[in-house]
Amino acid sequence: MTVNESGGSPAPASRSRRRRRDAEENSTRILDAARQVFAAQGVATSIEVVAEHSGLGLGTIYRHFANKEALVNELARQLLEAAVDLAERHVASGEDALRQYLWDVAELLGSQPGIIRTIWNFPGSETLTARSRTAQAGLLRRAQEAGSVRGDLVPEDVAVALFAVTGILDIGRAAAASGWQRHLEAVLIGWGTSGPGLRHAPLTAADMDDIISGSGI
Amino acid sequence: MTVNESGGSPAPASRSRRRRRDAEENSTRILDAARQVFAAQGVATSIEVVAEHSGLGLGTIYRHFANKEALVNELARQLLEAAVDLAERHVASGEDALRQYLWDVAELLGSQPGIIRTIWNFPGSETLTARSRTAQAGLLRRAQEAGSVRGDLVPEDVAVALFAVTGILDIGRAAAASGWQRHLEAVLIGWGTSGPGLRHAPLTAADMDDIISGSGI
DNA sequence: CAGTAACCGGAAACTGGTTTCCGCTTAATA
DNA sequence: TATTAAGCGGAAACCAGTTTCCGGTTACTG
Repeated sequence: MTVNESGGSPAPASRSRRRRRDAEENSTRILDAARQVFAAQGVATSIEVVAEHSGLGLGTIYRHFANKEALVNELARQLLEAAVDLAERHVASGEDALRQYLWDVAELLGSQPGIIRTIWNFPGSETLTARSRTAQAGLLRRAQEAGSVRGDLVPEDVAVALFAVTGILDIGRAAAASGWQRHLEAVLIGWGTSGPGLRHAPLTAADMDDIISGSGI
Repeated sequence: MTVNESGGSPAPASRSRRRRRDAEENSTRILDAARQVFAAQGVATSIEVVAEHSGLGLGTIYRHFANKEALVNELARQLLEAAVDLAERHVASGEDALRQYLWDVAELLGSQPGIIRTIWNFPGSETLTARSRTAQAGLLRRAQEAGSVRGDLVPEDVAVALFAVTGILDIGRAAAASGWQRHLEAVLIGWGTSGPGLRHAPLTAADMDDIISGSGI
């Protein structure tokens, strides 16, 4: 598990007492349990199951998260954040790391099936997705400079490739792993500089905005 | 709308009276309404909305379909069947139609977002998925013979590509169209005979069996 | 046209999960 | 150690669908 961070509850007003240590820990206990349960059985699983799995009471969950949606969103936030960190780290490396980035994110996303569906579109995701796009653009430019991918690719192409991976991951658990790898491999060859040009126009930034802020079905 | 067919209710026992014409028609009315509603708002939409949209009563829906799941399954069945027909028609043409097939299915699936998630895995899908795989294998072999794709591709690669398309379609509605086209274009180049070989092993038939019969999440 | 089985509608019962509530417990502070 | 705000558990209220039921209709058949 690579994802983790802060808690779910709002920080206590600076004055007054400090947050109890058990409460602090329970926050992460809940998130961990939720991550596992949702990864294994899907987000449709009831909160009660999460409670059992975490060894805490139902009421406790609701003390830490306003409602189920808030819990799921926090998980999505953390996952997306981890993905963005990854991207930025690869950009910072200065290397031509587009390929490695794709592999790493795919792996990361694969660790959390059941949540991936929601990460592109939860309230407050805008900041993170913006960072993600910037980083992806950086990785792409670098790869283009290095001559490993064609010049007419745009950052949106990278995002779309991730959507595609999501689709593969979302279907079969165990067997899916080798599936996305080989698929991405083909995509990367297709993105190479040697092949014929791509005839279909890429998504525009505006399309992308539309996608990541449309009221997801 | 390319999808359509029979009704949802079991045919009447040969003896006794014939099925009333209005009932017959209502069956398809319900399916059509469900298709539209689910495509527009997702399968999570309540049956009541479908009833309203079809202009029929709630009870009528349940007279035609045992429960919501049965209704959704029937939609999935019809969609998958349309996809299989497509594949078989392309095989029968005798041409090198792999690319055209991919375009056509993607378009078909795109007409029914909200249902696509379920088509690989509903009770009774085995027969259809088997046909689908046979047809895809045929299309692939033909393409390989024509020299338009490399020889080491397997039918599972085609299926995985469709999973990928599903992921793209599933995310943004309006903007998604151009997305999958350009993505598939890259994949096809990657599948071409000129590029470097694919290093990652493909899914096996066994993997695929596992995927399309695992208790979906 | 009369008879009747099939069909329709929608109110009411049911279901399973979410969310609230509050008496009891416990960690922090002095 | 006494005090107390914060936190906990889980029973019960609530809610949004789903599904059942049955009195009233309507299309077939003779």
